[in-house]
Amino acid sequence: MKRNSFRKHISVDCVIFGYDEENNKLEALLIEQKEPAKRSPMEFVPQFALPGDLVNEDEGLDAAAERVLKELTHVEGLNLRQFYCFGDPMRVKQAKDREWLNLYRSDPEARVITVAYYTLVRKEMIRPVPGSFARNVVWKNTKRVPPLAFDHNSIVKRALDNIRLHLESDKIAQELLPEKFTMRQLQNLYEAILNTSFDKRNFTKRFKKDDVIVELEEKQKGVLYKPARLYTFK
Amino acid sequence: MKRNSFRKHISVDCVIFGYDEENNKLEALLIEQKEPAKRSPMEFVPQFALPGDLVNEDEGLDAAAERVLKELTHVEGLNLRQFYCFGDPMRVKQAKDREWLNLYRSDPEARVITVAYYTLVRKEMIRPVPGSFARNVVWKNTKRVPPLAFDHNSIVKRALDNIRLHLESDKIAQELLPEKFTMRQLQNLYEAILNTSFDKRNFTKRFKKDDVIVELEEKQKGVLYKPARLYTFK
DNA sequence: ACAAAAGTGTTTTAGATACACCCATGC
DNA sequence: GCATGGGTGTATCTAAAACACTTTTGT
Repeated sequence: MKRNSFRKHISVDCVIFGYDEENNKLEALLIEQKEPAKRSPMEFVPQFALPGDLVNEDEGLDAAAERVLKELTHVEGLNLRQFYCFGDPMRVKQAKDREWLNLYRSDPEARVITVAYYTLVRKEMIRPVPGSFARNVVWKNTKRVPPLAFDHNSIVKRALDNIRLHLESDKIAQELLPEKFTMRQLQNLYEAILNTSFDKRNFTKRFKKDDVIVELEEKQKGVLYKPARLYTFK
Repeated sequence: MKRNSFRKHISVDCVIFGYDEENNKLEALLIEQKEPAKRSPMEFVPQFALPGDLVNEDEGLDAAAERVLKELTHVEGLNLRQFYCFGDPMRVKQAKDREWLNLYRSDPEARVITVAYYTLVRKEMIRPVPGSFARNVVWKNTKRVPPLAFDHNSIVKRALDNIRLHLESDKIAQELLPEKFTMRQLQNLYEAILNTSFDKRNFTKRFKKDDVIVELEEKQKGVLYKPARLYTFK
């Protein structure tokens, strides 16, 4: 009992950003809460929420976040970054979240603080599967995130701020582009994440100078217009 | 029992940086662990540590950090910034920390994660008092931080990285200079925090352009050389 | 007059921005 | 030959860096 009380109080939540190269959109992976097998006495209104879970007694925070991510995406080795810890005593006391807590938590009254992580993936690289808590998994455009359970809207917001701040320094782009990519792909990615647009020539110049990418001899194939030169990260 | 288990597992730690204007140094406030009134069976070896405490059941994280800070310094309203959550399951299992845990924790085996905050103060503005856990309180130069309890050395290191990263954007300087200050004072501060040195003329130019400070008509008084113009933050 | 620190301007370099036309390819 | 996106250069502006001498004050 003593040894198990840790597990009630600390969770991790993951903001998994998916880059949709096709449509040049940045999306976030949300789960839709699962209805109980037997209908509970109150109406259960499923909400969207971030994937997350309580941290196990002997588990590191980073490890817990990785576990959550793996359960959902079956992908390992993604670069998860902790960005903030949310601990308002009221964060887990709102009426809208009552029912879910009653259904899924051994101690629904317990105060829970959550350590938040974000990561970025190429949307088409993963086929998320609803885990134990979810009846469904959906991608939502980061520009139009629906109301979420708990304080998850603030978590997403802060995650976005963080990514934008660290895009340059954090080698984020490398996780979101294929091995070989065109300048246009790189530019689209930056524009999607930062929600702006750049001048093509200036953008190219910037990256050719910064020696983080190398020009390949190879060119794009199978496109119905002038094929673009390919680049790769150093 | 159920209701109290939260309090075992989450702490806050504060990295309180003190700017020593006189000697142009950036220091960190550490406590020296207190020996028990009655000597414990094992030898108790006091260590230096960051001020911190367990978070109370109904207390927000920010509020807990403020409480710790207030207890130590009797100063309120300082701008505390959360910067990372440290949660390695082993962080509280090292032999060197065993005795202290036995003495001061109701459940010395409990896993504890800590949410870390930093703040900056003018060193001479506070007269820290040893609280309940401390037999002493000391300022240590950030360039020579001694070995600390738990994982506190990594916490200090990360706090420093964070300050340096956010010095410009976070209006940190405003908390560390008097209402009216000279260019030299501002420059000294920047040099102490970033651990570099700047060209006087370039430094001046930079700040006159950024309109965050305003030139006053007033000048320094009581100095034995040419008195400098005073500035103030907007 | 001397000691001490304040105050100040120009030149160079690098990066950021603005801007428009021709090119290579598949059909 | 046409539609589609690829690829490129120049001019301007702003910010950062390097650099040294004169001024003001108290004693």
